[in-house]
Amino acid sequence: MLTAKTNIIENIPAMLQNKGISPSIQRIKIFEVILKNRVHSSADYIYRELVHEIPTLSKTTVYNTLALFVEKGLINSFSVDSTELLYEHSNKPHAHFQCEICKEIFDMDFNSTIFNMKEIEGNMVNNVHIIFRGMCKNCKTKIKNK
Amino acid sequence: MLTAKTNIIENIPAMLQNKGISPSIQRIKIFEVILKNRVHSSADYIYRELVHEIPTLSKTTVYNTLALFVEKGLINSFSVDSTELLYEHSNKPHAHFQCEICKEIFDMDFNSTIFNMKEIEGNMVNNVHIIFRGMCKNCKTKIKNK
DNA sequence: GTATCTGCAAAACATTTGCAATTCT
DNA sequence: AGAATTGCAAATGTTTTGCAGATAC
Repeated sequence: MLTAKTNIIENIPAMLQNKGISPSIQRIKIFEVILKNRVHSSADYIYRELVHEIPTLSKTTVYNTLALFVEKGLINSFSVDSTELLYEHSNKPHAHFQCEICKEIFDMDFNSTIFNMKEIEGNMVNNVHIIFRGMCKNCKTKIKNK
Repeated sequence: MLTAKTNIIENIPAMLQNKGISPSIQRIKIFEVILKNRVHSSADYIYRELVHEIPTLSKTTVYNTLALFVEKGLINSFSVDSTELLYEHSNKPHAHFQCEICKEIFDMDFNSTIFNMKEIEGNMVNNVHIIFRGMCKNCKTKIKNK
């Protein structure tokens, strides 16, 4: 029996084709990495994850593919105070927490009517990104136990 | 009679000292640029604004100063899907709108209880950043009139 | 005169671009 | 063969780093 997750991953070619993207090996694998790592998939991270499996993979392809995915609306790109763009599957509205100590970025299961806003001050809203920053519970515990 | 704005700008040395930053000419001028341009002050923008007035100014100093300001909590840095970090005076909670067409970033006069959150899923929140993305009213008008 | 601050030059790092090689149909 | 895709190498742009010179107290 298939779990929900493997099920999704086995359907990657179909998911790509649904968005008008022809499913090459590289594209399938890149999207798989993004699906497995809901947050903080950087181009470099994806490259490092895959280069062993696909030794000929180039970063250019990773960048090209990510740009294509964003253009087709398959994934979103965002950045949190950094030089590095991050990518994630554009499924649900975004809420992220970034720890100012360990720099880690966590997905927050957070709902708000803000995500439903379609207009603000006369501007048309396509998507909303909420970023919380502070100290994560892990770092809080570490500091307490010092 | 002083307006509120000139009043603030004349107090820059005091504002810096309040945060434990000694007010050199470069630091005063850099902060002045940030105060005048509430949004989208990039390191490069600040440099270009000041290099005529302070011909010896170097980008290193701009970067050093911005890092110092952020460290002391005088300003916040943020980035919106771009390589370039942006800086603004950390006065009020943030809400930005970025147009996907013209790439411009606008300050939104937007209030939400989310800005008051001090905790989320056990993590300590220091600040909250909300980014709306879509099509700004200017671009909407341009497209309509085509 | 010592600590702080500034700035040049070079390095580092993410991303983009031009173009050639490869793959798919 | 022709079109799409991949990938190397070089360029670009932002930010960081090492260190020397200037400035301030």
